[in-house]
Amino acid sequence: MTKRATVYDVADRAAVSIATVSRVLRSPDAVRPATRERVMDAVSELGYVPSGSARGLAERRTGVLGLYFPGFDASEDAPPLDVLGEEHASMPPFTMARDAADPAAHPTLLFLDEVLRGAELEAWKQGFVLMIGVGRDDPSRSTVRDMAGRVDGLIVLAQSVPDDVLARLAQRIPVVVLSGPSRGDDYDHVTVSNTEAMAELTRLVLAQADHTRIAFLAGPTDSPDGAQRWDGFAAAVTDAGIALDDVTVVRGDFTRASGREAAESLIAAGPPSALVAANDQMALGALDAFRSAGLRVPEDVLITGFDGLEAAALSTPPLTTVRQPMIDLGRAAVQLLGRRLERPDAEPATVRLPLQILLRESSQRSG
Amino acid sequence: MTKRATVYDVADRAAVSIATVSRVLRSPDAVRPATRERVMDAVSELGYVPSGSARGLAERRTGVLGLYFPGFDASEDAPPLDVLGEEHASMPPFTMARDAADPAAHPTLLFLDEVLRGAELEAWKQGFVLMIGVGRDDPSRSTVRDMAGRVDGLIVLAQSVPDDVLARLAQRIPVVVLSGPSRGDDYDHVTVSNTEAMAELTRLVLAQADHTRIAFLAGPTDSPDGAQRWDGFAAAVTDAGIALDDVTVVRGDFTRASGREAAESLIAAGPPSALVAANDQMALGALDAFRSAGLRVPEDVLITGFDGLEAAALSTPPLTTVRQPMIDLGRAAVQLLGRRLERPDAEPATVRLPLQILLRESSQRSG
DNA sequence: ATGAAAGCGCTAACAA
DNA sequence: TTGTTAGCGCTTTCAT
Repeated sequence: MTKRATVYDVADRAAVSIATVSRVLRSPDAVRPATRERVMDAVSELGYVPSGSARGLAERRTGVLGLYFPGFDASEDAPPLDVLGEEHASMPPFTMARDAADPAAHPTLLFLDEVLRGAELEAWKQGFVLMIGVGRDDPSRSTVRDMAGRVDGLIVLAQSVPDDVLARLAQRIPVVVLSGPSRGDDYDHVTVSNTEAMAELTRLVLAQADHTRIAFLAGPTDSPDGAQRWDGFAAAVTDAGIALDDVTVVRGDFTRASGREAAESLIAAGPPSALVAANDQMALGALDAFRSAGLRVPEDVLITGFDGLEAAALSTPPLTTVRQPMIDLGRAAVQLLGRRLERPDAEPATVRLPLQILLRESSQRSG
Repeated sequence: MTKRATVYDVADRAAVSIATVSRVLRSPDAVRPATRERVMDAVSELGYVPSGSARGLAERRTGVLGLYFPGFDASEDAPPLDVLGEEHASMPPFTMARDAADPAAHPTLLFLDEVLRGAELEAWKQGFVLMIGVGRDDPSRSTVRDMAGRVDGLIVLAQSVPDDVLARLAQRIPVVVLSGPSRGDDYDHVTVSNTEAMAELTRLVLAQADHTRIAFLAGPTDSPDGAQRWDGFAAAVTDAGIALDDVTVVRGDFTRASGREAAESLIAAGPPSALVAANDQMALGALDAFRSAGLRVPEDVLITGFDGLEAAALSTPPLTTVRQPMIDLGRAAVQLLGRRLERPDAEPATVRLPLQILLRESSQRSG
């Protein structure tokens, strides 16, 4: 790794001006084939790679899009990993464990993995590369601000950035808000039809269950998704002529453990005939609890989830759920960004993606 | 989105020079509190965010690390998604499906999701942001070259970049190769002890199984991981005094379907007493095939996988496997990069991370 | 403690 | 077709 080669080095070597080098790289046809070849050779020989910073500065665009989401995993507290130290060298090549349990990742992370893939795919299709940032509250460093200075556009997951900060960033670059409801702002949005899908799912459950013993397993109060899902549930229940007071509502925090606990409290109070959960992880936890209590699903109680995690397909019985179009969420966000970059003053748009209700055994009394 | 504010705008507004603005942002203590405050106010009022390109150019470092891996999902062929068109607006809010099947993601993708999280975590700890790139063979565009121009260091998954290209990039920035064996190159490497762990796992299986009817389900020939796992298996078998000719070897391509097919061919030829697979997905496919054929696992045949996917914990019976330290792989790669950036001419290092053998029901005759 | 000025490596007019 | 040159927005000596 000698001195990094620049346009000047290449120009010297090819005996042309730096402008010609730049042309060869950006619009090859604008230069005579012979010259082009000389330049290309020089590029190869020097191992020249153009500086993204210099390009970005001159072009006033970076060719990078940013994806920013909250850090759910409390990763700030992750133990330091020292792979370079002495004691590391003496580690055994493997260890052994008899526990069958697998630490399930936070559901939102699984969700984000796929969103990320969709975003990357579409970014690539549009000629961008993707930068990712995870929100961690370190007042002294602002990752999102940092990112905003390096990208042409930013996708943020709802709730991951305080409103005032977001407003400031949006002053500099286009912002797309993912998966949160539009709150009268001017951003472009991508959302799903939580309410409608949950309403329909609830109707399907109501068609089978004993109406007087239906329960809802809600998510944390500050989740917009959770709120919309409750809305859909409530609407369907009301439509069916049931008073909301007659349904039992328990609350969890979207984790499997919280679902299990909530279900245990339900069981203690007399098990419901059907449990509609605000997400898959909690539904799976409830499934555990019901089985432990000797209740059969779906014979004794119906259960539904929401999200469409892989684990929901693998449970016993397989869990009825609603699948999020995660890949498409990522892709749509990038498309919105692309559009806005081209037409900066287009009307703010909200793209609403369809969900897919997956009917499986956990909600089908007949099978 | 008016004109983007620059240092000059801030300087004007605060009635200081641009140098002072820069100082306030980079070393606040070097400037008198009163001045500092004036500048900060101007920054807020203008919504100023420093340009990453300009910074990168002046500082000669970008503060960005790159993570580049191959695109397994044939995503080039993904259908165009048009969320902005007319017909999109008329889409229903949800659809319904009765199929319980869930399209399992490519195993390597799941693997990469976690590596990515580890890399991001460590990058954040070291004050970097992460840029990601996926390899897709488009001769006209070279994403990896592109990335190399924008980052301070690059992590590449083994085999995702041709040797000659990698060599050129490494001339410009430090490169860490992930999960591939070092082939006499000068890069820093992060790997796992595939061979040793597979050997140990095989020993455990041999201790229970009928030695004459053991089979190995290999991965694609061009996979270094697959090759190492075979080496470990072969070593253990040989150590046990068994001739390699006596073991049946079938080959798949790491997918579940290929595992199923391979197992079916085994069954047709007379089922083995134990099947050691080179990865989880194939092992799960084999599990399917054995069950369809009426063979019981582990009573009739033992099965083991490799990777530690969540699906392996959820199968029936749970699959014995070897868990990759995916998070730590990502973290270690970033640490190596950090070290190299600090001490450019340190000795090339290879970090070998321990694997974890997870003993579960599929390989335990006694239970 | 603050300012003036010289780059950093590129792109894109504009000239030739 | 090619070269000259003026920025792009920042950091960092070096003066003051």
